[in-house]
Amino acid sequence: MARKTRTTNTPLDQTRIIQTALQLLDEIGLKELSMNKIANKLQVKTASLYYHIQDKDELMGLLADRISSSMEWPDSSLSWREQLGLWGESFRKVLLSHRDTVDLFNSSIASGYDRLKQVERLYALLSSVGFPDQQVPWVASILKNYVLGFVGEEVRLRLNAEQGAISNAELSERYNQYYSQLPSEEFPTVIRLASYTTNSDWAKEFEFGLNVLTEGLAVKLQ
Amino acid sequence: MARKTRTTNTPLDQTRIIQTALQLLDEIGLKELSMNKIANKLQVKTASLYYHIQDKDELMGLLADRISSSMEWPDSSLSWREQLGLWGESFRKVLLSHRDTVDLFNSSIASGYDRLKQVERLYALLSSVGFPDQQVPWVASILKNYVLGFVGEEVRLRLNAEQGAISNAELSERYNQYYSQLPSEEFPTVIRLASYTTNSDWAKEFEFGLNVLTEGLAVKLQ
DNA sequence: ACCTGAACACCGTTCAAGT
DNA sequence: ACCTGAACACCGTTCAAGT
Repeated sequence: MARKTRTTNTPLDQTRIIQTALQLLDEIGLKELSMNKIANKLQVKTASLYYHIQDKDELMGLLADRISSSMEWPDSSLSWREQLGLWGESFRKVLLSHRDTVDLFNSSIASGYDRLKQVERLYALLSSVGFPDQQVPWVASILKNYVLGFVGEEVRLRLNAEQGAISNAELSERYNQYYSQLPSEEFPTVIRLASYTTNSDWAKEFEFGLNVLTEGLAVKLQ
Repeated sequence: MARKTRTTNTPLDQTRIIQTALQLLDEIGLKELSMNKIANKLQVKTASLYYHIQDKDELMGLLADRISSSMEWPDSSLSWREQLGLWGESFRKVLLSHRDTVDLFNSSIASGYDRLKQVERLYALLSSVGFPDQQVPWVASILKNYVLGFVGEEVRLRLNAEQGAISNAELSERYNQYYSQLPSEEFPTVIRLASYTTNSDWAKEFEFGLNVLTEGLAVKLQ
């Protein structure tokens, strides 16, 4: 048997597990990310992970926390509209910095220190702007969900676009799937707008939506 | 061996599989829903399912489609604000009618006939209201994501509430988890608003958010 | 204190074979 | 045409045992 050339093993710990898991996440995606594969990459038996971590759920939470720790925050001297705009861009950027982050954020419930810190900052911002206490969590939730939802869809559609178009051609196939011979008059608007659903300027669309929210919030603030 | 009392097996087909899967979903939740368990409930071997269905992903898509088929649509004679309000309530109601629907909708990409039909109707509504073609898919996406995000959080928090409170007591534990001795001054706003993050009137909060969106959209329509 | 061997109870999917 | 037996390549998790 060949002796394994193993450069003196650094001892395992949470940080190293998280690091490796994050790297692997970007290589293979969330669906393929398994405890076995993480252990393998660390040149360690799977069971070893469980000495440093409770279970996969906890690890996912730590991953999400680690990712959200790199959020950048807008200068509080700016206007609240500008701050919200920059916050949104920053959050979106963080979510796009790794693969499948939206699913990761949605799956892990327990928020660690870093995610709580994000909440704290957003709450503080909204509170200082003048939203009544009861509405602050509501508004924060709206904003967070907007970004998560948007980026989730952005990533999905970008992937589809790479794999070669969901547009008109495939669209007409899709409803024949269920009802053998559907009149195309069933989906006039979808068909008419098909060209707009595919490629687009994501940054611009993101800004549009965030602006809708901001305008709506401004009304509430009056 | 006891003879199994099996009331003359109805032949398997997609509809029956979907029906059973949906039932099982409500009993055990999406995470526990497996091909094996579905087959079991149908008194059939797991492999049999694959004669009627391509894979689990397809089944999840069919499930989501089936669920969204029970959407009710507002009368088109109403004002657009009223229509959007009713649409939102209807969508939320549909999502709350089964367990883990938000995860289900987020996981299944391919939309079948019924989900496409929902898109068509929403597009048509927005288009008739006066949104320019390019913005119609954007606005539809914002609205859809709002409802999905809201209900997702609603379900998560309701579950936490049942299992006994995430409030102040446990909160202070949570950041000690990462930094051994955190001054509670790190999260003043979160702590101050803790009572508002827990229990609340969900319907009212939902309406609030939808109203923010509507107001923002009204600005865009001018 | 830290890691492993071995086992447990599962997954989703395929495919030749039976009826 | 419809279903199954048997196998494949995986999962996450536990726990007594080794060092």
